[in-house]
Amino acid sequence: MARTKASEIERYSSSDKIEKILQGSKQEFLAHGYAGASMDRVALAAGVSKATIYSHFQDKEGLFKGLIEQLARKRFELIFGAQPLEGEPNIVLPQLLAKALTQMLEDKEFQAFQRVLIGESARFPELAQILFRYIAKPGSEIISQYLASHSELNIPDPDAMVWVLMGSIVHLVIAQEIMHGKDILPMESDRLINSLTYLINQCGK
Amino acid sequence: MARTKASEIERYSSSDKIEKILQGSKQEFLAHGYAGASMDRVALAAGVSKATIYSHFQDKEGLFKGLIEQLARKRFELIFGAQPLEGEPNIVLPQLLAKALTQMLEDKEFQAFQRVLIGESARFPELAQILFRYIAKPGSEIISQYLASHSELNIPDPDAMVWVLMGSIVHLVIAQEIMHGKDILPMESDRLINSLTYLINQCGK
DNA sequence: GTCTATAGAGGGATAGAC
DNA sequence: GTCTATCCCTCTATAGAC
Repeated sequence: MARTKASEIERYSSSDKIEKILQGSKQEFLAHGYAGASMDRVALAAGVSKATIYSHFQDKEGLFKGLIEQLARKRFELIFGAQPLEGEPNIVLPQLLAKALTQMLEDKEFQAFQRVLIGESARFPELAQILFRYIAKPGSEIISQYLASHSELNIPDPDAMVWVLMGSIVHLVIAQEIMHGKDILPMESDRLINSLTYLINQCGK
Repeated sequence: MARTKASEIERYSSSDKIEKILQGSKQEFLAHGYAGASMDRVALAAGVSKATIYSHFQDKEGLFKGLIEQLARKRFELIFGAQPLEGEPNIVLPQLLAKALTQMLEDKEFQAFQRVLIGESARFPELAQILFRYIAKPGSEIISQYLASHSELNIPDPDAMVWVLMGSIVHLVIAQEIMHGKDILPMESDRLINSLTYLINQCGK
């Protein structure tokens, strides 16, 4: 099957054409979504012919899945690049939240990735689930265990608290940047981080 | 202009064809997004000919905008149907959060609406902003003023706290239902509501 | 392996009859 | 106002030359 072959070739990087195609398809799919993307424009952006694309990927759907999987893998590696969670909660947690939020607010490619993943989650549920399997779940487990291991924080339900923290900052990115809500209902990230930090501190009192 | 005419006719409901077209377009656009929607299928679902659609709406884009505006107006009325926020915070706030979350978790049409709004927020930023202008902003102001007026709650930044509350429950809906994350990283709504309630209570101590 | 050229289907939009 | 029939374009995907 073409998709399988493409994945293997790409993993061992025996062809640069595959990488050019994925780069071109990234531009196209992240800008226009799945249905709005054109294979002609992918070929143009990648600098190859359409037939070359179809020799490496089964069809438009296979290319889209290949791209999303590659992008998810890259994000996964970014998470792993983070240092393990250690130290004083009063310092570590605000820093972690602020860093995660700032990075998401600045990273336009991540925002486009998130937009497409949500927008196509009816057509491709399994692709949306990749985000949870490889990024949200590992990340939330690390934070949850950190919260649970620091009993002085006195957090009754660490797993649920992670959803509060994660939800607050992810939703801010979706609302302010992805949906362009900052012009209508603005909120500074510092104020959100400060409030979350304050809430955590209040638990230990 | 056809779109203006359509809006006026629809507002004074002088034609039932318009309503049928909007109904048909709702099925189509909410299921497939803007680019994935077909005007042929809209006509089929609405039970009218394609030419009739184009006699009431300028083009595909005008129909899409008309639909989104109508849906936003309906949601706006749902918000206004809610009783004003009064009473004991320990009772009112958990009830409000639980009711809002439950309604969003059960309302598949709202989830599809939200999915399309996010998915098309690059192509139609002004449509995504409707959600904040007519739903999120009025709602958040009511809650923020309620939090601020109850000084015994001792909340340092009510506006930011609203983002925590709103973000936590909206993100849960996006993650669990819209993106189908509940199979990978489940979270019961009760636990989230309980944690949010607990956090608010801790502020007053 | 990669290209050009094209097939074949379906898209949005409209002309003209009624 | 609404329909049928159709235009023209872009789309995905492939055949065949090199």
